[in-house]
Amino acid sequence: MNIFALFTQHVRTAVASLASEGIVLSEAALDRIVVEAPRDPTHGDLATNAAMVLSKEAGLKPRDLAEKIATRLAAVADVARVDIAGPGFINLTVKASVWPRVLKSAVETGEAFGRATLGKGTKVNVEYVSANPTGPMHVGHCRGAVFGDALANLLDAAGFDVTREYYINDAGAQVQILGRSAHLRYREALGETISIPEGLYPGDYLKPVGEALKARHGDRLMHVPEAEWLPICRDAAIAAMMDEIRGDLAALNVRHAVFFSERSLQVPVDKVRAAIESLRADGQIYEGVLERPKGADDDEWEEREQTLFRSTAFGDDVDRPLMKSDGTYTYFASDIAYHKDKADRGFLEQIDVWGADHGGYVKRMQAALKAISGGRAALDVKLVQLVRLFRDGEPVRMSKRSGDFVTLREVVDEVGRDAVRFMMLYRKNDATLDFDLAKVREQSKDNPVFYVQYAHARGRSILRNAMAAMADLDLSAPALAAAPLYRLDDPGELAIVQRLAQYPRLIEAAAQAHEPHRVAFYLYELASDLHSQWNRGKDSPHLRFIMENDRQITTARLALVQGIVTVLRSGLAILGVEAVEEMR
RNA sequence: GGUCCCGUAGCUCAGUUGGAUAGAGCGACAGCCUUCUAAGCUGUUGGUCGCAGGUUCGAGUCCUGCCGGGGCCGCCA
Repeated sequence: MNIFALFTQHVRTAVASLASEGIVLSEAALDRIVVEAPRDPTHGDLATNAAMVLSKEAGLKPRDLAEKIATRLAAVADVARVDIAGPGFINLTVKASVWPRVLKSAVETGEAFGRATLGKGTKVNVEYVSANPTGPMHVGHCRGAVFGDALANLLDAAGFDVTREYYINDAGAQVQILGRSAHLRYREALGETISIPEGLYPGDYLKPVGEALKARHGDRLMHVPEAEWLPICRDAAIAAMMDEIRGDLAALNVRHAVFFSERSLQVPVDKVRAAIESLRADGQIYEGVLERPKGADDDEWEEREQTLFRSTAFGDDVDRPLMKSDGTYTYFASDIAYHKDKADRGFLEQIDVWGADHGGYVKRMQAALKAISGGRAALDVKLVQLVRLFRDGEPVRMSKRSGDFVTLREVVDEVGRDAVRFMMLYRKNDATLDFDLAKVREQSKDNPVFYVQYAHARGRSILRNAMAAMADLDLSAPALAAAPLYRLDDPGELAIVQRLAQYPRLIEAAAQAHEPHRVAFYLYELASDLHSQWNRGKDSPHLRFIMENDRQITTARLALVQGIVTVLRSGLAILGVEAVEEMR
């Protein structure tokens, strides 16, 4: 039960009936009507801006129009009271009987309580991580991985048909270098003493690849030309690196449904060429010369004619090259073909999660998708900002010397998956994040991960203790749903029910905005509600959840606890954080 | 030079996508354990929402221009 959806419908019905009085209403204006919980509780339970957004078209003063709407809303069964306030807000106080119904539905529905139909089954593709398969993942990849995964969970909860995708950059010069580096390790495995020249990957993680190549091919790859050994070494290295990456992701509980190979865009069929030709046919491709960029005016620059995409026609700042001077495609060209492929697979809503250093790439990619899909498909790019690692307030040094970086696995091993995930999501994606390895392991209220998990554990503990204290209690969902919930009349209890009532709406709003952090903040507040109410029971024993002399109130309060536990569990599932039974 | 992100309490950050008197946590100060996990809770303190205009019933939120911090800027991915 989504109380906001319910009352939005009531308001729309009330407003629609005004048309019979000759009052002008447009669908566009109706869509701007929102029903929300006012910040100030003295303004009632729900407030709507209906009169204010409709007044101009209707040709009435907001407060006069509010009067007309209010009269009709007052007749709605669930409404106890209607007030008009400020510039034309309509404040609704709902009947006390509404809140028990909300809690009842939360208890009955279980974790599906927050699920929304907002997405209407629309196909959405979320592409995230997409780290180059040239080495293990480092902490920098971590935030994008967690963010993308949680966003996908969120969209799924909001009723979208979500596909999680990873784009493997296995076609560029990087993987050629990887192949050469692997060949060097292969020679090393054969007993040669090697030195790794500048420009190749020096990391030890390629040693096992060299060993594997030796085991498989003996010394044969020593005696064939590079054109023969390079693809073999390259593919073996990519496969090994992708295994490694999949393992790293699994440690974070991140799983993609599709791993899409960049090379598959060129072999066996050249889809990149097809994409370019498609754009050319639309007149979006030309041969031209780019202006020298103002900032980077070093001596390196030379004017050259190249194949350009007219991205300026779609909102980009300059046109973008598609071919390198050696005749191969730029990364951008591949990316156009890739996003076209996604559109061809039916993904008209695409979301890419990138690191902030790719910010300059957003406009051209959006321009390209718009052009290549004839405006049918849209791309939202979520940029995740930098993560700065700290330990006890001191920055953790990350040397630029190759091989000396903090890997994702090290961080997960040290602080745990749940802490990493929650902290990465406890911030807007476009704000930089300070991550303190010591702090996230603290078991105190200063640590939001702990605080929220503790709330869940505490709720579960209350339910267990209730069973122990009153052995014949029935804590099944139907039994709790049937409890006399109207007896939850303490302000603290009502506040919790109202918080729970906001959850379905929160999921919709967060999904619409592509902002999973809102879920994390909501859970923190809900956790705080539970901790508060629990402590009120210390000062005021009649507010304790378990009242052995009153079975009725006890079941009602346990239903409330169950509602909290359910929503915490549901929200944590979206964040990909475990809802623990007890803290240890 | 262009472009993107950020600027809110001493610190770290939210702000329901334009709503009413801007909120949390930390810090500081004062309290709460014979009791369902004190691993917690309550109260007090704290603001020129970077600056200046504009849009309108109404701006922390949208637009323009500045200031400050960061990212990126043809043949890297």
